[in-house]
Amino acid sequence: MSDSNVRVRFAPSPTGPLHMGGVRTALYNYLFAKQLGGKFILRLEDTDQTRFVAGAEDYIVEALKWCGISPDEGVSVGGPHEPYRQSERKPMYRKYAEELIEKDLAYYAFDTSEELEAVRERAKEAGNANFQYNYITRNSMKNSLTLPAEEVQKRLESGEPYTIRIKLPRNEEVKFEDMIRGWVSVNTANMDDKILLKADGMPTYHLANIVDDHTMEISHVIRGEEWLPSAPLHIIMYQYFGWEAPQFAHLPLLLRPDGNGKLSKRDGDRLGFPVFPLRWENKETGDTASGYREQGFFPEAFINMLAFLGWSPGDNREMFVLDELVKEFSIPKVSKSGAKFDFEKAKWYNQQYLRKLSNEELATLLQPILEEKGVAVPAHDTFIRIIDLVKERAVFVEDIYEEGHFLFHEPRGYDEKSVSKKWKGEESAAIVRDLAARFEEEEFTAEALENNFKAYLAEKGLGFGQAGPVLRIAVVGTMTGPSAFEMMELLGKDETLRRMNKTIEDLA
RNA sequence: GGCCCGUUCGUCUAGCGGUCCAGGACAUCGCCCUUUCACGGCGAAGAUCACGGGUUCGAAUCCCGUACGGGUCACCA
Repeated sequence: MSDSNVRVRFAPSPTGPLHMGGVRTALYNYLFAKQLGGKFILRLEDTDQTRFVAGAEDYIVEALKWCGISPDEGVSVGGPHEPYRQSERKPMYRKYAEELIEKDLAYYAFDTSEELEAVRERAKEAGNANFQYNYITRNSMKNSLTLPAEEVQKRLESGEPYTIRIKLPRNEEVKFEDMIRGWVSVNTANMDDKILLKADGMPTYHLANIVDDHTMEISHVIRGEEWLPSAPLHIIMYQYFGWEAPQFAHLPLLLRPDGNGKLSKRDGDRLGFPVFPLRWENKETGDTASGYREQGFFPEAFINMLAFLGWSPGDNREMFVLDELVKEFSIPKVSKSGAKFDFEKAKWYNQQYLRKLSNEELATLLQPILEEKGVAVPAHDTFIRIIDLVKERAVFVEDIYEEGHFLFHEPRGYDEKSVSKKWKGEESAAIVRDLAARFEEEEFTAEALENNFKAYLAEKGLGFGQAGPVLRIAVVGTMTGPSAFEMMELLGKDETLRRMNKTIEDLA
C-alpha cells in the first residue's frame, strides 16, 4: 500500500477561498492517490505577492478537512519536502532558471512591463491581434540574445531588473498523452518565450510548478482544463531540464448553470447557491460569501455530488461516500466536456444522506441549531417523536424545525392562504368549539382522536373537507404538515385544546 | 483573432462497431398512497446521439470537414 510511487499534488493559489471546482480537483487527486496507495500533497502556489489574501491558506486547509480530504504531506501537515509554500522556496528557483541560461535554453530579458505593453499595443494597432515574445520577435527586444555580452553583464551588475525567459524552438511539434484527452499536440510556433523568473526574483507558475513537481517527485499532475494550453510548455521544460515528465490529466471545467462559461469565484451567491465549501469572509474588505457547510450540507453529500460532476462509475449507481469513491474512481472515466452545476441535484444528494441518519443522530445535529435560534429543546422523547414525524420532508437538518416549528412551540401565527381558503368565520369556529368539547373527555391518542373526529363528521353530516382543514388550522395554524391526529397526540391534551380555544378567539 | 479542447434528453450522465428506433438520475407532468403537504410507489413526456461527408455488411461509437460552445493567449495562478 505504501510502497506506491504515485504522488499527486493539489496546488492552489491562496488568493481567496477555494471554490467548488477547486475542491473537485483536490478530490480527484485524492481519490486517485488513495486508490493506488500513493500520497496526496497539498502545496501552496503563492509566488504572486500582490495577490496574497489573508486567511486564504487557513480556509483551504479547513475546507479540505471538512470534506475529509486529508493531505499526506504539505502545508499544515509537513513532510519530507518542506517547505510546501512556494514563497518559502524562493531561493531554490533561481539556480534552475540560470541552469537553463547556461544551456542556452533561456535568456535574460530587460524589457520593462511598460515597454512590453507598448509593444503589444502597437502590434494590436497594426492589426496583429496578439504579440508573442517568440523566436522572431525576441530579436528586436532587449535581452541577452540581442545585447552585446558586455552590456548584458553591465546591466546585471548594475542591479537593473530583469526577467529570465525560456527560449523555445521555432517550429517543433510538442506532443503528450493526456490521461483523459489522449494525445494533444501543439507547435512551438504558436507558443511564446514565457517568463520563468520575474523581476522580483520570484518564479512564475511555470518554473515553480515544474521545479516543485520534480523535486517533490510528483508522478501525476491532475489539474483543471484551463492549464491545457500551457501543458506543452511544461513538457518542453521537463525536456530542457532532462527530467522525466509526470503523467498529465486535465479535468473538464465546472460550468455555470445559467448561460455559459466556467463557474468562477465571482459568481458567489449571485446564482442562488454557494460556490464555496465554507462560508468566507474577507477581513479586509468585509466581503462575505456563503458556504455549503453553513447552508446545512453534509460533507458526504457535497463530496458525492461533486464527484459526479464529471465522473461516473459507468453504471447506474450514484450514492458513494469517500471510501467507496476511492475504490471506484477512475481517471479514464472522467468526461471530457464541462459540467453545468445543478443545485437541485445537490439538494437531492443532501436529502438522501439525511434520510440515512437515525432519529438520535438527527437530534444531536438539530439541537445546536435550535439553541442558536433560541428555540427550547423539547424533552428527549418528545424531540425524537417530532423528528420522526417531520424528517421525511427535510432536505437539511434545519428543515426539521422549519417544517415542524409548530411542534416545538406555538405556531408563528396563521398561514394566510390556508385561512382565507378554508376558514369560514363563525361556521368554522363552531366546528372547532364542538371538537374541543368532544376531545375534552377523550383519551389523547391519534387513533382515538381520529375516530372521535369521524364520529362527529357523521353526526353532523359534514364532509372531511369542511372540518379537517379547519381543525388543522386550529392546531398548527396552517394546512400542511404531518397527520393532524398524530400531531395532536404529540402536543397533548392541554396544549391542543389551548390552541383550539385560542384560534376560536383569534379567527372567529 | 491565433492556438488548444470539447459537442448523447432542460441538467448530470451510461454507451468505448451489432444486444440502442439510446439506459439511469435530477427537474417537469400524471396516477396511486395520504380525506392536507411531503415522503414513497407506478407511469408519462423529454436526445432525428451538433451538422455534413466518408470507412464498414453494420456507427452515438472509427476518420475527415463544418458549425457551435468552452479554455487560453500577463513579470496571475
